[in-house]
Amino acid sequence: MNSKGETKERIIKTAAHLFQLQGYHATGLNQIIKESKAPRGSVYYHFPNGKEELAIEAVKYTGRFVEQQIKESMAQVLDPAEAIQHFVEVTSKQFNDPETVEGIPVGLLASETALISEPLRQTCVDVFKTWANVFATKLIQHGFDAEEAEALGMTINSMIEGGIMFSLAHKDKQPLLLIAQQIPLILNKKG
Amino acid sequence: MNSKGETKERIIKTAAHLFQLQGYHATGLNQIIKESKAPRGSVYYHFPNGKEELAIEAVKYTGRFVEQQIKESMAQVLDPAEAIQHFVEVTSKQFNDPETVEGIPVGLLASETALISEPLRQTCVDVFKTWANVFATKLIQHGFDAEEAEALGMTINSMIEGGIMFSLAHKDKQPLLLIAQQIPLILNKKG
DNA sequence: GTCTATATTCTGATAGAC
DNA sequence: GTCTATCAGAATATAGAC
Repeated sequence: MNSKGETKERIIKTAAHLFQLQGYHATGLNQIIKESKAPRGSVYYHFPNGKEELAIEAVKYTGRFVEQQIKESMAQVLDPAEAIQHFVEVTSKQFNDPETVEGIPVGLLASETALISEPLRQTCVDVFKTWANVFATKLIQHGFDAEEAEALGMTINSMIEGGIMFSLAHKDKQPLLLIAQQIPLILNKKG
Repeated sequence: MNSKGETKERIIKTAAHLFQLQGYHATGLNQIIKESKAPRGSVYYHFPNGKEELAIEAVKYTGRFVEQQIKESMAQVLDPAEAIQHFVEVTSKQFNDPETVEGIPVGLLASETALISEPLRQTCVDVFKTWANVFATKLIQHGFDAEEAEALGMTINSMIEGGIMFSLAHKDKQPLLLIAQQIPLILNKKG
């Protein structure tokens, strides 16, 4: 029916959504099939290696989506600390309506699968690195030296992932926002 | 055979270890039974509500264990920033040998189960609050006002959980240690 | 309290028609 | 590319003897 990759993309988007919300192991292929309205056969046609391959594609998809969101925030706001805050605010809005979650980072999935799938683990690490680099680039443009910027990029990433975890656990976006407010403090050296 | 709660405690310790390492859904009761060498019937005798109840007890156990570790670090080192660093170093040592993991915090389990079990979610939130309070108490003793200390306690918690997630994903304790090095920066206002 | 056998449901995955 | 029927195994949970 779909000569292009329409079905494939719908499967990936649905999987990405569910993996971020529920995690890897809690999300069954049955649920992905049901919610994406894709036939069972199509899933294994597009992803011959099954759930693992689908998860890798889902992580890459989320990686690109969030990378774009970070870049937009970095471009829209001059000050690095304020730009990061802006990104966190955009992300936190998704907690209002879990139905629409599309770009909550991938820490949960990364933690779950680090010990059981090396290719999936590596994909998550690559995605984290991409995001951290976007933060670091912004910092370097504003006078931080490269080494410091790299460490801070990773720290910012980690704080945001930690904040997301807290907000998931509390079912409230406030913890993430509160934590994000502390980010300017770690950028006070230069700036 | 064990008239006291020896078997029960062994089940809880094994479950806590496995849940922290692999997460909630990836850890089956069969594995807990096998590794704890407890009979299947004993698990359901001690935890009539099954896996969920066992997980709640495991989270509480980890909560007490880590609370004690945090308190020890806070007592041993005068400066708050250095005391927190000390705790992180103790925690990070567990990444050297996953066999011995006993007190890596519970962010993974909290994220996985927040949407499927309200009592388990609440238990995780309570544990987080306990840890944050220990940090906050230390900060208050060193001149921070209560409101600020509370926000910082949560932020520190979140940075550590985020760092643990990163270290799990990287299979390396370095990310956690690197992130912990940034903690003094957010305490620079007073102190 | 301990232990085993079993029930039930769900999982990821496959086969083969269309 | 799409779709359905079905598999083998694992999951949680239960029953009932000891």
